[in-house]
Amino acid sequence: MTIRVIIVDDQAMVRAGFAALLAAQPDIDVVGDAADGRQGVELSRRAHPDVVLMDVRMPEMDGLEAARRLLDPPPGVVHRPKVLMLTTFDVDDYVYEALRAGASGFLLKDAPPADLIAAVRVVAAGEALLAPSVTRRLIADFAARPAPRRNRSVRLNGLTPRETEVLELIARGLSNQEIAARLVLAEQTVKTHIGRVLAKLSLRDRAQAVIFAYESGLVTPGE
Amino acid sequence: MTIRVIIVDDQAMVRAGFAALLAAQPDIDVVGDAADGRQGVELSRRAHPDVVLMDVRMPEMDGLEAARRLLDPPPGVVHRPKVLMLTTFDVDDYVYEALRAGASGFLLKDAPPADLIAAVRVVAAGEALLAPSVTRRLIADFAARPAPRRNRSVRLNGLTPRETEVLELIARGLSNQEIAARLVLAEQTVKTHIGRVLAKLSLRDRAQAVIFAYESGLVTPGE
DNA sequence: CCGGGGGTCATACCCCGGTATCACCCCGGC
DNA sequence: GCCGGGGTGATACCGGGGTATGACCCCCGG
Repeated sequence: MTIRVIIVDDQAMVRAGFAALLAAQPDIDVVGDAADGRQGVELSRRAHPDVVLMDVRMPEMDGLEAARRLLDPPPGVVHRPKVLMLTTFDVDDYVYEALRAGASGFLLKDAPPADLIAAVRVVAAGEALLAPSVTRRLIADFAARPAPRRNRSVRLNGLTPRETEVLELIARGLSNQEIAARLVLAEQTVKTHIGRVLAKLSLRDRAQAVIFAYESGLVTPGE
Repeated sequence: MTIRVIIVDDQAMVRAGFAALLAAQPDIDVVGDAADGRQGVELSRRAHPDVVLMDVRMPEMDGLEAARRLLDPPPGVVHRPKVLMLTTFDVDDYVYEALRAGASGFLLKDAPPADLIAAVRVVAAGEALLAPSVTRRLIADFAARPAPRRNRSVRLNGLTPRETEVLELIARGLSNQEIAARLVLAEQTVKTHIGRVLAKLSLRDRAQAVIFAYESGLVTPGE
């Protein structure tokens, strides 16, 4: 089964070069190319490639926006290609945006041709691949990050399921009445639960409870 | 300038195989090998290699602990090699620990020999490299993460400096009295500020204010 | 010069939130 | 059977938090 690829780059030379390189592989078909993001997205919709090679900087619509549209398609569009981002030289902040958008890889154009070919195969297989410098940055960034909140703060274990539930609703900003309604309880019962939560966690009021919920990872910013 | 490498793995066959493979490269010298983590660390201290190939699972001291010791050496030890982790097959949670410890790469042993050699060179050059499946997971993990909240939520701009200051103290869990004391104000003034904050942000009470502070990135979990 | 926004504070009021105490039910384990 | 923990709830109290209104000061820009 051959890998269907399209190339999106504003430089004709680059398109021609990559196309020649990839088309020479028995397992790779270049099924089209486009000169900017908008055309790229459109082409992808028609040609339904397995992999889209996407330059970052382009006129009309840049590679990031195009990638986002391909990877988070509007309702009705079922096709969802893998996206391999390419950049000419500098490893800038685009990387993060691209990865967040769901790109499967990020390569520098000055990488050896063999790497590009290998990358296409890797990406088509559902795996991911990054340029070494990008990998380094990503790892550094990852390591710097606090540690993925395996926290579930020890103290949180002291709470009963119900109490945890109430705590979470507090952390969502609900009033006692609202919590009572949500859980089908008397307001007083909610108060009782809250009282116990505050006592167990040595908190003064619901505001501190909200803080605790965030700090412990019970709830997380941005959903 | 040749790359000095040591190999740490409990299987003699693996050590021999990798050593032969790498030693055949003109730019790579295998300057030693060890059968467990403890010996590996000791050897590294003596042989000061550029790159340490480290198996994850080993008796005595596993690769993760050994990597941590190499990458975060006790005072007095200046040498700090790059560490390239290897695992036999499964991509388990060790990956994250290894990366957090500061490893420069993570490869599967079933990777093509050429990849291993390339990886050693990449790592020696100060870059990083991961097995595609690891890369995929890392990206997925990265993308899942809230997004570095450079938000400073637009609405937050509507707040005056003083109001923002008060909001932050609320988000730290202080009471009105405490805030007044901290800012050398009358409690009533604090109330006034809070009232305006709540109004401007359409919040009901300080609990919701805390939520807003976290969601907007004004304050962040884990300091 | 004057208007207005930011910052400060007082008085007054109300109610939600938090505390205390007690009580009932259900269930699982000793 | 009894005990204890989890869950539920009522009554009662009070104090902090939030609201409303009005006032004064400072400073800056039109």
